[in-house]
Amino acid sequence: MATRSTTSWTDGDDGRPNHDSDGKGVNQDPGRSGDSARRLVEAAVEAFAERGFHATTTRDIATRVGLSPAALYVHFPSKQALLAEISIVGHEAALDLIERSVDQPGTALSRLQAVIRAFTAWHAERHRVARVVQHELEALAEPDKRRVLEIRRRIEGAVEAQLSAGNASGEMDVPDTRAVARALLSLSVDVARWYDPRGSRSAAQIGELYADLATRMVTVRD
Amino acid sequence: MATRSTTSWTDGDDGRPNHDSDGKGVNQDPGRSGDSARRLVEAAVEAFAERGFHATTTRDIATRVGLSPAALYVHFPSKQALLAEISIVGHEAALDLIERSVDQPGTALSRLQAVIRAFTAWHAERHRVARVVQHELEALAEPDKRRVLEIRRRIEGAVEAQLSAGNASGEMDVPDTRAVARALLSLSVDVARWYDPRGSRSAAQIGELYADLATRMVTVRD
DNA sequence: GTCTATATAGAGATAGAC
DNA sequence: GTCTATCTCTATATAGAC
Repeated sequence: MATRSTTSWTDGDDGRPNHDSDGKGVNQDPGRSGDSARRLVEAAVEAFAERGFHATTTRDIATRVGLSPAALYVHFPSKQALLAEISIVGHEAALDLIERSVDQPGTALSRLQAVIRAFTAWHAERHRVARVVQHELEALAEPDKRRVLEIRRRIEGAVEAQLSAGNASGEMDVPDTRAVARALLSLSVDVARWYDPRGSRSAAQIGELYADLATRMVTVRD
Repeated sequence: MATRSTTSWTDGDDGRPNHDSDGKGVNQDPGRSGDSARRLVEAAVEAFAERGFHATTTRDIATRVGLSPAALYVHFPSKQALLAEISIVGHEAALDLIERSVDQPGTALSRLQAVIRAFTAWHAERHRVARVVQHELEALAEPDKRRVLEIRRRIEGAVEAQLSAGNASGEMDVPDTRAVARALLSLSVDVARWYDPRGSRSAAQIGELYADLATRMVTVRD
């Protein structure tokens, strides 16, 4: 089982280590800074996102960090544990994002917009982590899989609740809240599959566009 | 390289063989009917969809069909070739679907609705093939990958063309046709990831819902 | 075209020195 | 905590009989 004591790898842009994240002064050699456990997770995120969990070798992960294949097992008991660490922390980050958006003041519509904006931008900005989170569910082992599925249910529930609230207030016109909630999340989630940071639209812009599309999908017409 | 001479496996519901597809009379034992090549493809679709290309063993595929591991190599030169067969035929089927919808008479909006309806329903109805088509791109080898990417460009182009036409005719109000075309396809495609035939909504119903959501997304308001 | 048997390679993981 | 060396298992693919 992974430690999950350090969740700092969820910060930063997609696996690149933050400068000075340990508060010990300027890093002379950013490529070799930070503790090995964190850097192994970062390397695993990159590798799993690029090639998938099963196509990635422990050797590949260790080599990316500049360690021998055996060094990985000092920090993680197995390749599976590395995946579990990534998937669980990633899911928790996504849920946290949703819940913070939902807790904000405003109308059901403005909260839904905030959710879609943030959730979509996260799936673009952190597309490597998000790809692992969304595409390697099947590779998870119990009891991690169960834990992750529960988080996913809460995410869907939070979105559906906004649609129901919007229907009740008259702002929205959503006949099938369950199916539309799933569609909205599906739309955001799939950004992680195709997003390329070299593209012409930023993560924030895509979040903005998707919040607008969501608004059109759920609001009353004429 | 795979033969691609028989594309009959794209018919039927998700890998279950058609009765009497060879015109030789009633099959006494449907589970063991049909030629081995086709049944291997069907088994590979199931396995790749469930567990992914890399997590699937040739042994697993052959066993599902009731053959020895070695028998697979009589019909396909490699596991890669099996994937290529599935991916290419699947992509061609999806493109065909789009082009047939686009060629129909009507307005840009009605054609877009037809595209989304058909494309979405296909990703639900044939979710196993679609999952392989959409999630195993990275596992493809050249030159198959190049060929498939070209098909994907044509699909995106066809949808974007409808949005541009709709803007021109005044039916639609789509500021960023490129991004919205990608979003619409992304929405449809992702159905293959989560669709479960045991769910309460049929493939056709989801297609209908998504055509409606698409309409709301692109049409002029007020 | 199918089988049994096997070659070959590469994977995940461990042992034990430093 | 990291290394080198290696164990063990399993995967893809082939050989050759039937």
